[in-house]
Amino acid sequence: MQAGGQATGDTLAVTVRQELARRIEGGTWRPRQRLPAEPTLAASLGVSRATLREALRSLEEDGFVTRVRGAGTFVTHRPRLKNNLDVNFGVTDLIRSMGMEPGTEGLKVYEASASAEEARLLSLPNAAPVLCVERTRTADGRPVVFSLDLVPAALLEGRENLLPRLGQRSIYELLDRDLGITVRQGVVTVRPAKADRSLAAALRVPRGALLLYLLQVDYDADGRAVLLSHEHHLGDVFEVTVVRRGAGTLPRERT
Amino acid sequence: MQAGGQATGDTLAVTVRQELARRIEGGTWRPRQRLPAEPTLAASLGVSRATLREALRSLEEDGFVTRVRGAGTFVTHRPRLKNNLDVNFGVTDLIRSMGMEPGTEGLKVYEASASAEEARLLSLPNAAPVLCVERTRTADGRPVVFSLDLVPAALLEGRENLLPRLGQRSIYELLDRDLGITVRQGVVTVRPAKADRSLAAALRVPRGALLLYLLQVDYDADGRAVLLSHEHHLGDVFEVTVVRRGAGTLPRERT
DNA sequence: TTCGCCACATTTGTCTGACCAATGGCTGGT
DNA sequence: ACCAGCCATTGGTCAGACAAATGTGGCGAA
Repeated sequence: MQAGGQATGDTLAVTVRQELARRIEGGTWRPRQRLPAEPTLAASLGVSRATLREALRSLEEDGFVTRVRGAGTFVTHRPRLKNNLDVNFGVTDLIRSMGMEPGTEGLKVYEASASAEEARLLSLPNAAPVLCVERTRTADGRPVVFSLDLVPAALLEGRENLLPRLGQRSIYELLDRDLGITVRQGVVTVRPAKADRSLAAALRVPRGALLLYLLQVDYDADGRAVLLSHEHHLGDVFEVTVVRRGAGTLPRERT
Repeated sequence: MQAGGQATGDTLAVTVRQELARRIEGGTWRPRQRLPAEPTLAASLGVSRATLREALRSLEEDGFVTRVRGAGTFVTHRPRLKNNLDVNFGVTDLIRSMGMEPGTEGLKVYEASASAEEARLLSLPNAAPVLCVERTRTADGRPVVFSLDLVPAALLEGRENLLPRLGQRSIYELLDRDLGITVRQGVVTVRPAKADRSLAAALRVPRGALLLYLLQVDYDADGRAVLLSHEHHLGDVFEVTVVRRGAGTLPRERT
């Protein structure tokens, strides 16, 4: 997310955060090193100390720095993460972040009724109509993920002209740009799975191959479930990593 | 983490954050509802607006609230998460958070040499000595996780008397309380796996049963790798969920 | 010399009060 | 009924000050 432009539209504190993150990741400040004192740093960035502190707080929560009262702010060692669920939204981003070229195979778009479980997860009435996007995602031409995405049909009410574009770009992009729906958070459940006949064919692996099954529900800013995805990942191609920051029993640490 | 006491040792802003989170999760403020204005809320909590804002920033980053300039701060719908890697550190917490009673079976503690891969992940020289803790974790008496934890032997230099306690309590607790090492972040890699003979025996499942394999490396505040865990989870008992907050392409959202 | 204690400068945490900018409802006119 | 513009409300930023925790250096006692 903080890749690229610290351009417009954001608050000043966010801009400062991005600048600081850039310096840390770029090696301007190295792990274990102390940052300049807050008043100094604020002045050099041309912002007030309050704004700087807001940025620092954010960085601390994401594990970039550790702050110790009376001592200073120190750069934390942060393991490099290629495919972090925290920052990579959607399969497209995931593939791209691994330095591979995302593609699509065997696209099918159709309308169907949500299963009982799906309706429950999407907070829809039973057998509610949903739009289904079924496709095999490829990385550099090789199949890596088979996904089935469900969008409540009600969301596209009167915008049926968007249907053919469903498979083209990222669904997140379509929701955002064409429907004004921004996905703010999602919950993904991870399970092991085996390739059945159709999965084996789609992913070109032997039947019974080990897969990672991700069941994911995305919510917009109002908390409405807007997207449900069944994803079957090739186990030996993708690894899923998450950072768990926190929070030992003793809040103290030494330098 | 914010379960229980907002007791001592923490900063005031953290305490305020916990109090607000408690009110949101407890239903005092419901989703889509607007919180009192910052000056009002700050006064009612007996803190300055700056401190309150620090707490709000933190809550916003964790997806509890959304703040819109000129409009107000709104409670976000937050899906219920039972076992969230973000907040549950360690298998013990994980089991407890599901409302089950954690236990241990077949504990083995021994010293060994790290494999090449393990040494690399722990940033140790090849074949460096490590302490291994091997055990089957149970929930309400039923085996659910088989774990193998590796701690660099150098960390326990001169504290060999702690060895017998390794299997007793949580390793995180032991590192924290007895060695002054607080785990600040960890990285976990998730993969599908099948039960081989020994895993099948330990977890009392048929050979070939589907498992979730979690390879996890934990780091202390200085970024030193202090713990490596191989964990095999029973696929149909545990689900792993993570929240991905973010960050649509368009930073604006409507109310 | 060595150890321990204390004063002090440094740094983050918190407070106060003020102004700026975006939002959304209200009002008045068409 | 509809629309445009005013305006109170609210979050974002700023400035300056004090409190509390930390680490260091010096001083004195053993």
